[in-house]
Amino acid sequence: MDKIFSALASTPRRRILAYLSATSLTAGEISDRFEMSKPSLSKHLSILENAGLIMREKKGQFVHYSLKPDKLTNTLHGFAQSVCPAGAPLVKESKEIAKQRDLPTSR
Amino acid sequence: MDKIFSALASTPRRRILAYLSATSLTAGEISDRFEMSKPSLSKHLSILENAGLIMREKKGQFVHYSLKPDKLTNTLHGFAQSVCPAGAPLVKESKEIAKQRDLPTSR
DNA sequence: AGCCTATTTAACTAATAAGCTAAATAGATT
DNA sequence: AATCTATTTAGCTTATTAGTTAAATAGGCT
Repeated sequence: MDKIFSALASTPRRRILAYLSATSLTAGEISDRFEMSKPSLSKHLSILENAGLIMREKKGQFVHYSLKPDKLTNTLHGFAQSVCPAGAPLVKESKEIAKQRDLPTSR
Repeated sequence: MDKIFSALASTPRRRILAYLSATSLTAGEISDRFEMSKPSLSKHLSILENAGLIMREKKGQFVHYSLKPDKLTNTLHGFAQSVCPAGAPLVKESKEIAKQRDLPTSR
């Protein structure tokens, strides 16, 4: 979860995802669309891959990158649901009442 | 956008949002639920507030924090839509074809 | 083999982020 | 006024991140 949101917390990486949402591209084609050096782009790509948001497929000397679309939508939608469950009323709660609930703590 | 995803790229901050999804809480009540020092928690809260995900309301000596629920769901859903538009087919695309499209570059 | 293109890894620098303790601010209480 | 509680700000340390250039790896071409 941390890996996914960290991966998304970067404008160039979100732009990469946007490019890949239209089509799959090679590392070089992606790099062509940015000012950054190729090694920097490569690092961004590996962060996205490590987060499970994209996949790589080597074909000859080229590496083709493409989106793993379900991963992204499932994660975001699932998280939004878990934090803002539809119809959950927002109620004030005192410290005492909170103690009766079994929200996890880090202790 | 960067601010929102950066704010979400942190387990303690996502946990804070989860607590606040059930109810609004004071800074101290939130702090009680973590091992961290109060200053650290305070910083997390200000990052979340700065991202527009939560709001603070001072009442006497206490500061009450609560979720801005629309902000989170709208952002995540909107982003998921933009990157994975429903029904968009994933097609291979060569460099030449890509140039005809007007995807923005950083140049 | 030798070279050219595509991509990644290594090594480094500079900026950012997370945590801490100690001190400052602000409101409530005696 | 003095003090207590709640919360944030300041200043510091350490770890992580984004970018760089230079070198390594791997595949294709002559």
